[in-house]
Amino acid sequence: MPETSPSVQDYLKAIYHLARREGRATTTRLAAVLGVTPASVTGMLKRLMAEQPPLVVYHPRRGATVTPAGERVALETIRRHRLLELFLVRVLGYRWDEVHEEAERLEHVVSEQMTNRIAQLLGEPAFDPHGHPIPDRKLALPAVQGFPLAQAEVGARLQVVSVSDGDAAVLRRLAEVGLQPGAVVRVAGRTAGDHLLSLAIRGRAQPVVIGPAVAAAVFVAPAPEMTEPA
Amino acid sequence: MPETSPSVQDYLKAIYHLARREGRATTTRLAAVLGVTPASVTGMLKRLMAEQPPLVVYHPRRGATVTPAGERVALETIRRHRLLELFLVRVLGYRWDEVHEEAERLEHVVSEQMTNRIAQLLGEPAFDPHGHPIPDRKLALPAVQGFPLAQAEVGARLQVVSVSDGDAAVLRRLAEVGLQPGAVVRVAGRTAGDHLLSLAIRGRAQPVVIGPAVAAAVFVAPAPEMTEPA
DNA sequence: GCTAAAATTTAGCCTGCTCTAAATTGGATT
DNA sequence: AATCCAATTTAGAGCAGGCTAAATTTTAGC
Ligand SMILES: [Mn+2]
Ligand SMILES: [Mn+2]
Ligand SMILES: [Mn+2]
Ligand SMILES: [Mn+2]
Repeated sequence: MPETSPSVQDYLKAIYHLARREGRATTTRLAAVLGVTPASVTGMLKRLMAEQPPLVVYHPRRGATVTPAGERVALETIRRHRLLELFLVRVLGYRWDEVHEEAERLEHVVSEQMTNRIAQLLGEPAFDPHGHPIPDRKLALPAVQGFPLAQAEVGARLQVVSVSDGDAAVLRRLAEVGLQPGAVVRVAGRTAGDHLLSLAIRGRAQPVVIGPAVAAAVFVAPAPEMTEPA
Repeated sequence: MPETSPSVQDYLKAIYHLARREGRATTTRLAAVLGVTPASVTGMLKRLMAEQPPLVVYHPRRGATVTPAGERVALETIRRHRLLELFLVRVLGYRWDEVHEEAERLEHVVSEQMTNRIAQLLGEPAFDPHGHPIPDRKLALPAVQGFPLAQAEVGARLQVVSVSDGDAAVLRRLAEVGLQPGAVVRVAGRTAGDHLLSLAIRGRAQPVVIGPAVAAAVFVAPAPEMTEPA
């Protein structure tokens, strides 16, 4: 197992996520996600490919994917990140829009011992505050279902599976309207020109209107059958 | 306030501690404490002196001390370190010999927000698990009294103030014999050649013999008057 | 006071990771 | 098929922080 720096861990996480969502991680997409220049990405991809064992498969000009060794590093880092986020919310009283940044730094320095103690304290949780699955000690990750709310049909009854955690302002807006993982919503309507969605959210008296940026940050699945009343 | 890297923070902590204990921080002592070569120390001292504002006062060949700006960085880092150590013990169930290493990494990445939330959760504590004072939010640090147990007179009744946290094996030995901060001991005797100390520790039936490495790691002050029985 | 040892600095180098500016290339458009 | 463009790579550089080897200065012993 090669030692990995914070930079390498962040690159591998980004390659893993992009490859999963878009098939492969291209230079430009990686540069955008990581906040570096494309030239820097090219250099790093060469180094990750040259690592022993290689951490990525890189075909110049056609992007990269992680190798099994690279995936392992990515999943270990994702596990630390998501456990830390939940820990910050549950133990230190953070709001869910504050945890991502902090976890982004801590994920590179907490030991395996600390990671497992946090997991134990939290009861070996399966999901982080945003609804993302937490790899278990063996790095097994539950399959993620769900599609963007932005693509939902009008009239559909849906349950929120997870929300993107990158934009704090979006998260605050989601908390405001009650769009947390588990929330049940019906798509009441959609406007043509500006892609606004009108939603009926269970437990809320008034319908809510959200814009496309917010709608793209919410991932949903068909709502399960009516849950029994309390 | 200049941005400071983990390296710079560790250098400033070391300079602060050495200057406090030994008057000034010399190149060789710093190199030993930080685990780098003397040449590396010289280079860093030059950079710290050139910082705007300067973080150290450095007279080539006669060592360095921190400036007010450097002391501030050192104390902020020490505050984070000691709060983290106590947090790891209290919240995550670490033993006191396990926390130093973990804190040494975490101290460079926890935000001010996280630091203050930890302090609040712990009740704004004044001492870490080893008895070292924790700078408060204004970075005020209680004066430390106490001298090494190794220098105690035979017959003296003493109270443990703090213990060095650098050597995990020494800490485990101290826990074994009950030499924690607050413990009250009487120096029962001392051997001439090998500097062993025989101690009567209040609450322990049998006297204990400790070697010089352990005796040097324990800091004591004259015991207060007899405490009333429970 | 002279000299040997110890401490310290200098010189030169290296790795990791980033950048800007200048090629290059693959694919789309006409 | 020629051309253009967007994506990508290459070339060259810089900074932080470390190292080794060689010089230099201080200190200490005599
Ligand atoms: Mn996150
Ligand atoms: Mn990160
Ligand atoms: Mn410590
Ligand atoms: Mn440190």
